[in-house]
Amino acid sequence: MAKTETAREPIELTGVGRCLAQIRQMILSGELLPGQKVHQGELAEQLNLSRIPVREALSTLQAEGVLVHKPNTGFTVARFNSEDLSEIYLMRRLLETELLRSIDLTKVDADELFQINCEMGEIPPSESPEEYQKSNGQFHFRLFEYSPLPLVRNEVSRLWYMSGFYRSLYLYEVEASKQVYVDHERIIKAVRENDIEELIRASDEHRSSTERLVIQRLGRSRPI
Amino acid sequence: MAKTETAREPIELTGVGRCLAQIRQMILSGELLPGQKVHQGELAEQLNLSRIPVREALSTLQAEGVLVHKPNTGFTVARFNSEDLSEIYLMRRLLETELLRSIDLTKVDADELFQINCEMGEIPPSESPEEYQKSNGQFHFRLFEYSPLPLVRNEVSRLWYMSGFYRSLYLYEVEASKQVYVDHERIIKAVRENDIEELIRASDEHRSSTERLVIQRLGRSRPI
DNA sequence: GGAATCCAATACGTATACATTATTGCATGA
DNA sequence: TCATGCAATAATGTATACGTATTGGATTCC
Repeated sequence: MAKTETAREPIELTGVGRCLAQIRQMILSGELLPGQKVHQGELAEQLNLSRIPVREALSTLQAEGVLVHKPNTGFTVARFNSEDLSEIYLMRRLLETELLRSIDLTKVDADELFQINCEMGEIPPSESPEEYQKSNGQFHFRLFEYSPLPLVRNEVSRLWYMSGFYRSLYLYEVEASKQVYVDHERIIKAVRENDIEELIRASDEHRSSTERLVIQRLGRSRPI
Repeated sequence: MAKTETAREPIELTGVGRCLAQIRQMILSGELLPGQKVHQGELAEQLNLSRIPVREALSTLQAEGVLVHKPNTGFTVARFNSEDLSEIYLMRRLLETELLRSIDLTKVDADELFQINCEMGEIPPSESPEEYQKSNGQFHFRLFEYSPLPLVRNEVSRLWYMSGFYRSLYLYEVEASKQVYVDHERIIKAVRENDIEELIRASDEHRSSTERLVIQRLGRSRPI
């Protein structure tokens, strides 16, 4: 196990951790498509690991709902139809609303959110989709971090990752990213004005419109 | 790998699967207490397996929130304080309400629910708590099975298991099990009368009272 | 006596190796 | 031509083995 350079952040220098991050990334980026089989041996080779840590990462991802496992046959990337996605968005609406309600808006650094949104606005979504996605996630979860409900936040995070690939589908719509930017501005404004109800409304509408886009796009694409 | 007797149900004859079920059971029964360390070697020996499938099962349970993992140190049973438990019950309320709302009550076999509740009533909770718990779970999930929202149901199921040990804490209160029986009867009645709103009210109050009991009991017990 | 240090024992993380189960391709027959 | 059966192949599931990090305790020093 090559250990390079100086002392680095002690977070996750275990093989399983790297593997987890890598596979998540591969799904996000479309390198592994829904329904596709995940070959343990290939992955192990790519990551310079044996199949043991790879399998542990795959087990984890299966428990998270990102992969599906069939004994003696292996793992495949989870495939969601529009009903599945609606369920995910339903759960997100319910849980995120609770998160938002639990936040003390006077404590929120709205300028930081503004900053993140600006940076996101600079990224061309169709050119560097994974950068864009990451920035978009940062925006929402930076806000959620102010909530004193860590378990709810974790679950929202899980739902977010679960549908990550599908969310990335609409990034190629030119209008979409502009709308996202505007939606975020409305959210920031609500935060600034301490208006919880408006914040929830804005978040709901933002989420609904992305849901619409995803499901629209899903219908137009080949059976994923 | 000893393969006994005739063809059995093809469900999960893999070692990891057995291991998963076993560890879940050990937590439910209190054989593994919250905060306690989970020794991979011991478990492997008990289950006649190597540490490989055991570790996969542990990874899965960590992803489910039942265990906590610290690199190079191992797995411990997750410990929840009353705030954590409140979060779990909050999520259950939100998600279970959606499940109930999505059910076509005219399709529900209320007699079967009645049957399950009767059987549960026969089980002495303080003598065979795991039997009682299983039956109790059956009652609720048999109802949830009528919902067309499988992902939501899965998540509710996860939350159910996550707090399984803590839920078992109140089973030793003599009055509690009687109250559970009565609550279930009210739920069945609402199903029979196709009264969704009353069903939701009854479920909410049932859940709230178990939450109260759990948290009460948590306060009285040694720091678990 | 208490704190810091060093060492051995223990347990963890992962590589290698093997047994078992799917799967693929091809040959055979209807 | 298409279906069927079988053999070779590949991939999965798990046992064994090994290097390494952590931990508990004895020893030393203050």
